[in-house]
Amino acid sequence: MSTASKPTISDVAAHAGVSIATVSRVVNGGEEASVGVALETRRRVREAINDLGYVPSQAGRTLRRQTSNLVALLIPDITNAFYAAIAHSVELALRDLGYAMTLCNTDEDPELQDKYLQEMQEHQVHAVILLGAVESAGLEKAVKAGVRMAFLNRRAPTETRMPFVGIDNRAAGAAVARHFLAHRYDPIAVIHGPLGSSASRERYEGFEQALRANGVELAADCIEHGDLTIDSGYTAAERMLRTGRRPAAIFCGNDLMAYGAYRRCRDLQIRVPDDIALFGFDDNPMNDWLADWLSTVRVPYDRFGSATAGVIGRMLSAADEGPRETPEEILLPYQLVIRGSS
Amino acid sequence: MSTASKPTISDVAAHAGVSIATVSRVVNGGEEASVGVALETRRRVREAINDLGYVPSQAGRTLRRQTSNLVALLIPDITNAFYAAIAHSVELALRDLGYAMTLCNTDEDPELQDKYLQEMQEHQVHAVILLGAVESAGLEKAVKAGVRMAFLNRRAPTETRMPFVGIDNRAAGAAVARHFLAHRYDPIAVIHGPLGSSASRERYEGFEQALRANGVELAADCIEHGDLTIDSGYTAAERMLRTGRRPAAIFCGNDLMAYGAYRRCRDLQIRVPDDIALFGFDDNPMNDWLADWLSTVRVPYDRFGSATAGVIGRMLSAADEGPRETPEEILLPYQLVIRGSS
DNA sequence: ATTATTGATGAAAACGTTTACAGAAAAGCA
DNA sequence: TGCTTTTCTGTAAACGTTTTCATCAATAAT
Repeated sequence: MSTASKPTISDVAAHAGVSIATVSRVVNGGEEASVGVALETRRRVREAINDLGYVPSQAGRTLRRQTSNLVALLIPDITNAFYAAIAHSVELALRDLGYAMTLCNTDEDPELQDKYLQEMQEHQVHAVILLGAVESAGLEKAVKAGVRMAFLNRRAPTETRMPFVGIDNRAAGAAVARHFLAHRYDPIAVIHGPLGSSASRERYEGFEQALRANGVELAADCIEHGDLTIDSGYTAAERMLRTGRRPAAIFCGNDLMAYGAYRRCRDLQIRVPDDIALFGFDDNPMNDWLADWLSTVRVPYDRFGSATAGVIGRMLSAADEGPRETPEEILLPYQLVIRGSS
Repeated sequence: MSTASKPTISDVAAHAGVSIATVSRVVNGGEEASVGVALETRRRVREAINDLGYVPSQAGRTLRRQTSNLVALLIPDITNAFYAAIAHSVELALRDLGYAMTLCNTDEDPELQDKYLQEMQEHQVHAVILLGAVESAGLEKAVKAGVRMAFLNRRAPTETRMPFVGIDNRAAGAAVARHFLAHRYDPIAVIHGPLGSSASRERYEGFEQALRANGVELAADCIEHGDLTIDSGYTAAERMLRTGRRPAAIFCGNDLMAYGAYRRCRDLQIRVPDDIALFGFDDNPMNDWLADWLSTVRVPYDRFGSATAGVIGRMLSAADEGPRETPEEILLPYQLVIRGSS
């Protein structure tokens, strides 16, 4: 049984008594669109396709078309629900555009990012979307090779003229600072992310500058940093709380680090948010259910998809109209979410 | 600048003064393996590849080889950290085997699952891994078409002779029941997942039967069900807690539904775990940080990767040795994690 | 010195599509 | 009727690989 190997377009053509060109036209013509193939012929071809269980080969198609229907999404940490939510949103939007998404986890590792970048080039992906890109040699190479790219959440770490979708992190950081000042928290502390990442840096700078503008200076022992993981939030909080002075509020570079800090506080019998206020960033979708003590900056993860689809779509036409003077930038609205301030 | 279109293997061949066959051999031969190309030639080819920035085309390769280096992972809900963790583990293992993973979110939707199944067939993926498969027509079709598949966490909903990797859900459910009995919780309640999914069904049946074996019967108003989302856990708990009788312990079909139930309890000023014990399933990686009140069954998500790599690898050789009488089954160890019972 | 044996290389044939071009039939028009 | 226009279909040429087979040189064996 089933000695027959995969049927190809020629098998279908033979079975339907037409040429392969006609089959191709039927397959590629929209559902009922009149692509210029007679109704009766189309019916016959459709029948043959069904009879044989024909599945067109993307390899053949890609080879001929010189571009695939794949779009790559590089993501730093798939287990971070915030990133996962963005990935989900992007997948939906791409699907509407007729693309299939392949998702690659870079673990914030430049080497791995480069490996994936190369691999996706090999697959002639239609575009590479970098959610939280990290600086790497391969980035420049890909730009030179003409790979379409888009940067989400974090700006391109190097000069690329590629579009960006995200929020105004600097302004958001400043907004958090103003919130802290309004509540007269003192002392104020911060656990920031890696300053090499534009998002983390801008958040921190916006926060710090807004404080300074209001005459508040961050004490040296009130500045810690982590690498955006829960663990690093825990250890950063550990270092910070080891000293005598206990901060009244900590601004964490993302929600995950705030989770870690939270855990450390509980271990020390410090109540959140009564004894200490924690502020995160991203608004992980979990928060409403599990972290009603965490105030945070809500980044509208479900709006990344359509925004990204937009820039990807525009990159096609952009090629004709010559290079833009400045890369496209879509800034999504953010929002302060204040929780637990009963 | 950069008028040159992508260099192909022939460009490299010309540049290095060899034939394309030789280039292919160099590209495919391992790093230092002696594939039968002279050292000096190899050096020249490598140089040419570098000079030109040559990137081999997977389309060409796939077309010729009749199989790609892609493995598809179908996942029901990427924002569920437990599934995400498994996906991560699988990606790592596949990478070691030299495959690239493409991740597709099925949203538990049979239609979408079928769409992806078809699409992945078009890409001639090396295998399709179904994490939490749902019953659908396309599944049978894919089996007939000779697609290699593996089922993770949930058993194949229909007869496919394809391998399974997961835990003994029935035994785990029974273990939870015994735990409840030991604590003399009364009354005992359950919020189970969709009984169409083998995992949910087996968990529930194991639980229920173990209770019955010990002379405990679940009351009708102590049985609710959800669809494994947080929301459904919330509403299920709402229905259950509306009645006068408050259960002493609820066994939830997965951690997410337990989160929802938790939220409902808090809304009603019911303390967890003091007033009511919640038991989940999966042990979402978040739990240690954010849910120290949740006891659960730990499924070793980080062991799915290598186990899956194993079955995938074995499917290659399996073809030769004729069909197995019974599909391979790998049962991973599970573990009861008891939290908050200070 | 001749013959086997080994090792490196090249020529050429697939693999399954899409699409430009051309030809044929049908339809419109005078 | 003859002419032009439209609509449909087929032929054939890429697209970039891998791999079999043959060739040829160099080395080993007699």
